[in-house]
Amino acid sequence: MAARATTGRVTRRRARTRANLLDAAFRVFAAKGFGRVSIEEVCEAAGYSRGAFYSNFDSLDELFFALYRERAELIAEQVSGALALDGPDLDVTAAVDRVTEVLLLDRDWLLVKTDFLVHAARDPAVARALLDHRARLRRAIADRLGRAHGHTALPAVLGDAEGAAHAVVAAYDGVTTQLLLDRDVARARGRLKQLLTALLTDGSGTSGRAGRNA
Amino acid sequence: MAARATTGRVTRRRARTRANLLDAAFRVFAAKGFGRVSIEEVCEAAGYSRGAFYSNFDSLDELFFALYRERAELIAEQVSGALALDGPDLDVTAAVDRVTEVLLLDRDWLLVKTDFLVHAARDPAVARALLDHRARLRRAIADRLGRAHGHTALPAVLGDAEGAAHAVVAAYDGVTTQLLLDRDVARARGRLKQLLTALLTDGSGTSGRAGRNA
DNA sequence: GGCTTCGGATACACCGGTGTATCCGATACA
DNA sequence: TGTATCGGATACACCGGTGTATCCGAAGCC
Repeated sequence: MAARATTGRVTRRRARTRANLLDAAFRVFAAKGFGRVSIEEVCEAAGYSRGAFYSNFDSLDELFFALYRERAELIAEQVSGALALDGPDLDVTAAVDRVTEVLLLDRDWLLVKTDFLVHAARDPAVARALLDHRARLRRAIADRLGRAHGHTALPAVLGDAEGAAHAVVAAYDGVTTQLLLDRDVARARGRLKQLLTALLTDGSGTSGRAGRNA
Repeated sequence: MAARATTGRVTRRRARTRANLLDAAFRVFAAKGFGRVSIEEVCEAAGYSRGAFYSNFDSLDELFFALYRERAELIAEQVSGALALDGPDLDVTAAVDRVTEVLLLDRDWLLVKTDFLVHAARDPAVARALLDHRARLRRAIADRLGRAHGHTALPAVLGDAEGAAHAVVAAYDGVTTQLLLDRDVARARGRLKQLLTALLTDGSGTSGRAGRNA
């Protein structure tokens, strides 16, 4: 049991090393991929020995899960923040820009996230956690979409706001996949904008080209 | 060098065992994921010993690459076939249905494909192969889209047919991601239809609900 | 059908990671 | 500041996979 009551005694140092391990793990996982990483590598990257690891985690899997959980939480907050940033309405494109900034910037996160997806696809318990996270993101998006409802009517094909949110997430995932391969962030951002405007506006609305450049 | 000129002598048996190894590898990779699979497991699943493996492949990586290449080729043919199936025009939705049937049916393939994506994301050489494959698929889609141009005008936001093909692939990838997690093929198929109609028709065109049901 | 050549099996030595048990030193509280 | 306690380091035994070298049997050619 690596879990410990916070009422422990030396908890300060412990928290720091745990954080350091997670941090190092992120780097190592991003670089080599979960499944090609040994406990020892993580420890070496963090500057600790294996004793420290086993004192804080039971297995690489547990660490990976904790790592994803932590970062996903962070991302979710950033996205929610970026979505809630402007006033009660304003154009969608501005929000899209900000969110894109958060979501497509860090290749390392994309890599780790995809690793986690692969992992989750084979473990229902892990999958549920990931699905929860995604549902939270969708909720935030649906809310934001609802607020902008006055300005641009959503295409009927997508159904309600929840359906539209699903579409948005799918667009993001799709663009991410391509980005992982061609590493062209600028292009990915352009494509995401294109996709989202195509999805969220009623076609006739924003007819001009939306980001074929860069 | 596992590669051999086909002018060899005993090539018959050899080809069969190679095929058997690839087949078994597909099953094992789908079940456990590349990176959690040992050479020995593949051999056991195929009913051969390690000697057979090393006689046909140099490493697990090489086998994985060959495996992906083979299956991707198959898929590409199927998709092209499904796209070319109907006459010079006809409605897009029919084609979408057929392609969806091919692409979203086999969860095992989705798993292996995603594993390969993760693998490619960290190896430029592998990435290029995958990018090539994707480009081929896009080409087929763009061609098909071009043929249907008379019936439904593409939304201007996506740019030319190539841009639209990009969007289609992204939609597919996005839906795939969700499908890997919730394992709901029917829903995924519905979502893909929704997305594609939203992307490919001009919004005002097909206003009715397009597959919110199973 | 005999012989040659090739494919695959077996055996072996090596290596790297794992997990645990034990020990030392740092930390927080009195 | 002393001391009990906790965190992390070190050491060790174990296990499983890898790769290679050697051998046997089967497939193809005459």
